Amino acid sequence: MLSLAEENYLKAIYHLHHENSKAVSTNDLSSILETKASSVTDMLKKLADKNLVVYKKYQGVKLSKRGETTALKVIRKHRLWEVFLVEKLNFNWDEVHEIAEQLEHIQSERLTDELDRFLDYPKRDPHGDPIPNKEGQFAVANKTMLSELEIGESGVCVGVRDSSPAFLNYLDKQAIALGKTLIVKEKESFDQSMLVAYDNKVLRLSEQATQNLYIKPNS
Amino acid sequence: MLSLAEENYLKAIYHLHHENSKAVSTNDLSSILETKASSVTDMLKKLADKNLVVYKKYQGVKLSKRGETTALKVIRKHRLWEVFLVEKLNFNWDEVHEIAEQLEHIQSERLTDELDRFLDYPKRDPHGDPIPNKEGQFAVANKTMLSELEIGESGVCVGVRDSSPAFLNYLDKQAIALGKTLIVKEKESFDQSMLVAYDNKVLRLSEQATQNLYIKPNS
DNA sequence: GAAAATTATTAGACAAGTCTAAAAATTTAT
DNA sequence: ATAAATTTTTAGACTTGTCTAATAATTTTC
Repeated sequence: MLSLAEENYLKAIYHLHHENSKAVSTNDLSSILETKASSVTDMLKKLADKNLVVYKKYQGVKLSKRGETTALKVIRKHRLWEVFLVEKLNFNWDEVHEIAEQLEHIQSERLTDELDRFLDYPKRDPHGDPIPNKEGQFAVANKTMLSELEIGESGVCVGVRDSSPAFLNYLDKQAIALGKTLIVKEKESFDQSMLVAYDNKVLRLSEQATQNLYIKPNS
Repeated sequence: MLSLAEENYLKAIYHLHHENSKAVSTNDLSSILETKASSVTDMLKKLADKNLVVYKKYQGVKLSKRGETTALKVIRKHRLWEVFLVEKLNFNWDEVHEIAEQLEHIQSERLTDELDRFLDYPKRDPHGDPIPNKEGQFAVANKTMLSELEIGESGVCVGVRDSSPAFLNYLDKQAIALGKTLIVKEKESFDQSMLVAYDNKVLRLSEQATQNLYIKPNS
């Protein structure tokens, strides 16, 4: 059985690997996990001994098959609990991360599966991220960043890349939520900002914003 | 913020204190917590430094006001999660303890209170134990052990003293559940066993059993 | 392609929570 | 009321996960 720290390392390696799909560096891990690089090295050795990661000194690290399975189980739990918190306990999507960080470490396969059933087998968490099933499988969505759309193109909001409370709160204030259809009206080459129409509004979104909103393009 | 170990010590002290209402001994704690007596002494010093317990060497320990409040918060969470597991996630009353032992340490007052609301402010957990409210208050039930009833007396099953899976399972097999009315038909002075009627059955219960079933007597 | 800058690892230390073994205090028994 | 038994505490050590400081490897720059 893995410790809380071990699970967090596996999860962080998984996320970093799926962002830039190459071996994960010690420094990147240390900054995500808010520890010193030396602590990361220590832990990577331990995880390598347990065959959860493939690690070669100075070469970065990636998950083994076993490590990936484990990471996906933790991610599954995290996202299921987020759904629970939003759907059943009145939490807003910007309030659930911290609590899910704790709940994701509860050990009981039965609990996870019953929760999944209770929530009616949700496919995505409140931020639009896919929820792996019991076998670790999940559907990869057809999506692009809003910043990739051209003028005149439209699509449905399906997720966020940055799920910090700050960004989610900003979206709430603009009444941008998952499921909304956006149409690109203008793109400003000076600062890459965009004029976007939705509901009955037109709004300017900064590059910062457009690069953190996932859109399922309309064909 | 308290560590998991600290919370578990406070909870154990609380339970032991309310069983025999005198200062709790190092050995009793060590056997409940499955640690060595020396570890208990170490921890009691730490808890005393934090003003969570009143501890004098060789004299046993009891909770301070602050320690009791903290213990009650943990117990509140434990029992609310047990209700959740049974009412919403299809768990049986003999399957919830271990998982609740993990869930009780999740830190978020908002979570606890939303869970309480979601469950519609339950007053008792699946074993009949009272659930403290936000302020740590709970109703003490009017109850006796089944073994205390005389022949001809009856009452409603309202709780268990031993909530081990073994005992709960045994009760399930006999179809004894909370809410059932029992009538004492005979008491055997040889072994203190009892003949008890309920539903349309008559059943012999050992002293072991009658001393672990709480009954609310019919006046 | 060597010097400089960056990144990563090693060595040694520390806090939390536990342990074993030995010593001290308390309780029980005679 | 003293000896024996039990309970509790102390002393010192170990593990996990972290840290700082120093060293080593790799990458970047000129």
